[in-house]
Parts: sequence; structure tokens; C-alpha cells
Amino acid sequence: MTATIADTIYQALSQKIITGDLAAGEKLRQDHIARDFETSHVPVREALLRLEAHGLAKSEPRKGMRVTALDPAEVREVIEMRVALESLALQHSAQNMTPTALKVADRARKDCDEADSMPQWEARNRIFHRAILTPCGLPRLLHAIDDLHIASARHLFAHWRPKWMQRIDTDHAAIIQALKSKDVSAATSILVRHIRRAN
Amino acid sequence: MTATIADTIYQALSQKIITGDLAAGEKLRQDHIARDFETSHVPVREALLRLEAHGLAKSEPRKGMRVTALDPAEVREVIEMRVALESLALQHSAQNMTPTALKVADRARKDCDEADSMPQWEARNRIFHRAILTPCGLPRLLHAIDDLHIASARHLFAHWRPKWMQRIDTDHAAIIQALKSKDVSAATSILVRHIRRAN
DNA sequence: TGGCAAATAATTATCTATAAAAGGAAGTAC
DNA sequence: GTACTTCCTTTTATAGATAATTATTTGCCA
Repeated sequence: MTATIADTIYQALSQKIITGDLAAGEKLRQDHIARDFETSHVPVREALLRLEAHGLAKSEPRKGMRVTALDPAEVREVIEMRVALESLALQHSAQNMTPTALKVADRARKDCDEADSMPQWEARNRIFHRAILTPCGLPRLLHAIDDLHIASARHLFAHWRPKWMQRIDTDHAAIIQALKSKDVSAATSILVRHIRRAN
Repeated sequence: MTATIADTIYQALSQKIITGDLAAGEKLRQDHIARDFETSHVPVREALLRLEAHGLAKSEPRKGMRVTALDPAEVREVIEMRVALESLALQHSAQNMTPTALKVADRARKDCDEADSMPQWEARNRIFHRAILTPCGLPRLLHAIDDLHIASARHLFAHWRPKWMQRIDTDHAAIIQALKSKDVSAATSILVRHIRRAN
């Protein structure tokens, strides 16, 4: 489990970008970051490249990296992509859904409802969505969905953080219920509605 | 336009992986590649990371990179993802489709039909698919589709290269025709069928 | 002969140093 | 006063060297 330094830096920076701690458009200077992490700039470069791969930063050659902007058009785009891909994943997932997997998902649902801060809720919300989709067994699809969730999370932090309050998510419960009764189309349509309005 | 060295290496390696010149499972050794390109290993590392981001290679920390395998299950997965995302893109694209864009697409279609080798056909086929989808104006979606096309291309090279022969693609023509007459649902269903069977 | 262990080789990850490019400031010509 | 040029600073990109980790081989003992 020897996590590489670049890994650590990538995790830290992506978290900062997601929460808005690093604002859109902000420059990411290699040696400043290197100083912060008490390392050289080489692993920083690696981490920045990974940020770029996940759409969190953009590089202009010889001019450095900047945190990507998240305009409303892209937020809508991400939502439509999530609708398309999460529907697909859920249809496969529902077929493979075991009682065990359902219990795991319901546990994640409860954890999410019980979160007592926005960052905690956001993390647990992602875990819930992943839990209901993981049984699809399509790794590439799940990976793509994860990236979209990261973009969604950025938007959630930017626009909902102040207004957030603890609440029971009825959509989540309804999805679990539909999965339990093997009603795939109901589960899918609730999920689609949920994605479209939760953002 | 100062292309960085890492750029060049990435292009070359990805091309080799797509065409099967670098086989699945093959190790990608940093200093060997560095020697081949007469450079140091640092830009090589960058290129390898980009390969990983596009799903063409996988890294195990401290153990190096390997070209990813392309098992039949993943091929099916990619097809289903393409169906989901290209449908979405086409629906937006059809709405924004200008006569000019249609002409460009039809030109791409003819070029594709006239290709006289498998690699040429593959490149032009990708250009055609991109041409009919680009007007959707959703950059993130197009980018995701591009990555899926790369995976599809690997499969095409692996399984169709010997059997390839020049032919007129009637699906392509039918899609253009449907777009011309603004029949979005017809265009979409032809595209879906096309993706499912062309692979 | 087979299996374990230490040493060796190969390879990756990181660091330090150098080169190249871009951006900005100051000075001069008009 | 404005625009252009040149120099200086900042920052990124690459190279070469070092450290750390893994794989392999060889030698020893049962």
C-alpha cells in the first residue's frame, strides 16, 4: 500500500478543488505546491497531470495549470451524462443485485441521511450512489460515473453548501425500495428524476 | 504550438497500442522508451500517465506500467457506453445541425467509404462519427466518446484487420439522410444499431 | 533435489540542477 | 504621452543523478 507522493498530492488537491477551497481559475504553481508538501516539483507535476485527466485542471503548455471553471452549461452537460450512464449502470446493477449488496446500499443510504455536515453528506451521498451501481460489474462505466460525480460535487459545494441541512432523502429510499421489489424501470426513473433535480 | 516532448511520446505510444503494435499486457519500461525517443525518462513518465488516464495502460506503483488488456466483456461494456453517450450526443447534435455541418459530415462519410486500407478507414470512420456529433456542443461528452472510440478502435484492429475490405457503409449514409430530413429518432436508432453490430 | 535466504540486478520514484520559455518592468525613441 | 525594445524575474520543461523498491538469481542447507 506504499502510496506514492504524487498520490498524496493528487488526493489533497482534488479534495481542495472539489470543496472550492481552490477556486476555479486559480493558478497551480508547481514549486509553491512542492514547498507546501515539502517535496520537489516532479511528483507535483504528476499530481497536476492526474488532475487534468479528471477534468479538474487544465494545462497550457509552458504557462502552467489552472483550476478549470465550472460554468452552468457544463453542469447541465454533466447531469445529462450522469442520466445516460447511471441509467445504464442501474439496469445492469439491478439484475445482479444480491440481498447482501442491497443491505450494503441501504446501510449507505442511512449513513447519508445521518450525515451532520455538508462535506460528510457529500461523501456519503457519493458512496450511496456507488453502492447501488457497483453490482453492475462494469468497471469502465463506474469509473466514468465517478468522474462525473466529482464534477457534480464541485457544483454542490459551490451552490448548496450554505443552504445545506440534515434531511431524509426520500428518493434514495424509493430507489432502494424499487430495487428490493425488482422493479428496474421504477428504480431507473426515480434515479433519473433524482439526478436532474438534486443538482 | 510548442508541442511538448511528452505530447509526442503519448501520440506515438497510443497509436502503437491502438493498432496492436504494442500488445496487451506488454510492459512499458521508462528508460527503454526514453532511449527510443532520445530523451530522459521524465517526459516518458508523463506520457505513460496520460495513457493511463485514457485507459490504454495501467500502473502498479513501483512495478511499472502495462498495456491494458481488452477482454470481450470490456468490449461489450464500451459498446453499451457508446450507445448511451452517442445517442445523447446525437440528439443534441441533430438540433444544432447546420447545412454546413451536414456537408462536412457527408464529406467525412465519402472519405470513409473511399479509404483503401484498414488504418485509413479506421481513422476516417472516427472522423465521421465525430462529425455527426460535434454540433452537440458538449465538450465533455465528446471527449468521453473519443476515449470510447479509442477502445473500440483497438478491438477493430485486433479482430477485423485481416478481414477488412473497402465497402460503402449504408448505415453512415442512412444516418446522414435521417439528419437531413430532421428525423432525430430515426438517426438515433440507426446509429445505435450501427454501433452494436459494427464491432 | 527442493526450498529458503541473501545478494545482485533491474526498474521505478524522487531529488537537484539546468535550460527554455513567458510575462512584466523599465527605459528610450518618436 | 504612447509604443516598442530589451532586460530581468518567474515559472515550466527536461536532464542527469540518487534513493528506494521489486524481481531474479545464486548459493546454501536440509
